Amino acid sequence: MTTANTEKPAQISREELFKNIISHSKEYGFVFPSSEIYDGLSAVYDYGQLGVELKKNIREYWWKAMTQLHENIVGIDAAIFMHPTTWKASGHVDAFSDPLIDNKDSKKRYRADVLIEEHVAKIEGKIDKEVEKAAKRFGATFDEKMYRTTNPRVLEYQKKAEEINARFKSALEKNDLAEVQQIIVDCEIVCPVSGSRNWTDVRQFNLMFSTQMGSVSEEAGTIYLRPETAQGIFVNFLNVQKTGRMKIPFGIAQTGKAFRNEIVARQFIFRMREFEQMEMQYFVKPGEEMKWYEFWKQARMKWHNSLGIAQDKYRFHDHIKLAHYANAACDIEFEFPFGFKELEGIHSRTDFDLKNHEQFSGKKLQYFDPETNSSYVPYVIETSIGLDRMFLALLSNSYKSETLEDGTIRDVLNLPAFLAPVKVAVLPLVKKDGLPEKAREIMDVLKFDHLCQYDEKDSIGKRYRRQDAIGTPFCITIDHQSLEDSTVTIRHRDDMRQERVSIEKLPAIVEDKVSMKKALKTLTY
RNA sequence: GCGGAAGUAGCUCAUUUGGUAGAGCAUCAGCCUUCCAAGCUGAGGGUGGCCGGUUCGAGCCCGGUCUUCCGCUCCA
Repeated sequence: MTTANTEKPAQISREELFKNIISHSKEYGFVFPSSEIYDGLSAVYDYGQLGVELKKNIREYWWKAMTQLHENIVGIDAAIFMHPTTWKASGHVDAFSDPLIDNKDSKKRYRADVLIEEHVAKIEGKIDKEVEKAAKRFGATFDEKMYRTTNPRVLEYQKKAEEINARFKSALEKNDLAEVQQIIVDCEIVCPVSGSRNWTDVRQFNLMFSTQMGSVSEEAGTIYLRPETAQGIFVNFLNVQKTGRMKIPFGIAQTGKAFRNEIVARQFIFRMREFEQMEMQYFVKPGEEMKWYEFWKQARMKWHNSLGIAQDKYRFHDHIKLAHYANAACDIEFEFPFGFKELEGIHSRTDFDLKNHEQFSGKKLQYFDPETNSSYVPYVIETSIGLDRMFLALLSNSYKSETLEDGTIRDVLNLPAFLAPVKVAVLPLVKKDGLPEKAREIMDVLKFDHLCQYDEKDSIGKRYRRQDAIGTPFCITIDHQSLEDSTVTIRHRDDMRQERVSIEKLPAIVEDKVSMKKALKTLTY
């Protein structure tokens, strides 16, 4: 556009904002593309020196909110490797072992097995039509059984259908995808949308990453990298309930890595192949699940609100179409730079998981309720938040490129102080006159409580800006007056205001400003 | 997976038709000593994503490949 508004700088687009956030993340050591020197690995990212701190702080805040503030919620750390049967019981093995095929013209993707089954059904339909016609023709004397076993046309159709079924079955058994595709070609199956036979190869899509355990490469040696942490909680339900003397309702919390072989992984750390979940499974009495579902919806939203992010950045999204195991489900969505997207899921999972694990393991996964003097399989309310998504939510919400009154630009991360990677920067005003020594003394006191940075390079203003860019909430500046009366200034990141305080009181003041305690106290349940 | 675009220093980007690879910021060392970036001097940093082809000569042209972004598709 040549007629661009030259007076006001154009509002940067959301895409540009997102790009800036990604650049900023890399430039200051929050997030790097994985294996970058080898051109990166698709949809995998590494957390850098500041990213790891921010991520750790978010995790800790979630963990404390869940376990420390709820007497009836305890944490575990289950292994990433789990017995393969776990994933049969959970439904993950069957849910995503489908052979997929694309039509090149319509660009539609189909399950190859469904295409073939539909084709067979069509042939069988033809048989029924023949039978119907014959029945009309012969009237009361019609012997359907006889007709089906003797009529040449019917027999031909039947033979065809059986042949296809047999071929398909054997192809599946041999896991021969080329043969599956050949069946589609031979049957002259067309795409319902484009009507063409222009098919891609058949590909097996596996959601779960697998690997081998032990040196024997038999089928039993194949194990999966968990696609969700929840199952580690379910298989430990009895262990925790018994050893922790837990009474229903109670919860088990867990944070940890999960792995999904996404078809399309995009949008930076929003959808990664390796990611970290923070999940809590809450076991309740059957019939009380909706009460607790509502409770956790509110409780989780309260947690988000305690981070000081504007309420209109969040919304609930109720699931209309429910997964087979759920009787209620919703997402907490956050307005990322690329729109409202799922940040956390709250699901009423019924007794689906525990019941299936009972069935597959043969172990009784029930709770004895002394009140009713009976046992039951508890219902489960799940809260599941993506740690990486929360990280991105905080980052995209706090990244600002401000234009100050004097026209200069200030990049700042308005992170909640208790989550900031670096809590305090200790800065001697100048690099002489004993100020660095004094600053070091202060550093040596504060470093036992908080992650601090010492910086004496460049002008003081430049150092403030550097700290702003990584979200450090407070800068302590040691000046000449400090040597005389043992006071320093604390400079606030968000409004650049400064206050003078005595060095003696510094530890208490800083602790009060960066402690998680205040935020946790707002989470009254 | 399909279509489109892109890949040059840590970041943002230049390099008019093919002819020795640059800037700003950042980083480091020194000077200056100053409470809100951009003072001075100097330095380091690039096999132009990778592989191949055309050419006397390729960052630029061609092919392949990898990665990223946008749209579609998929997302138990």
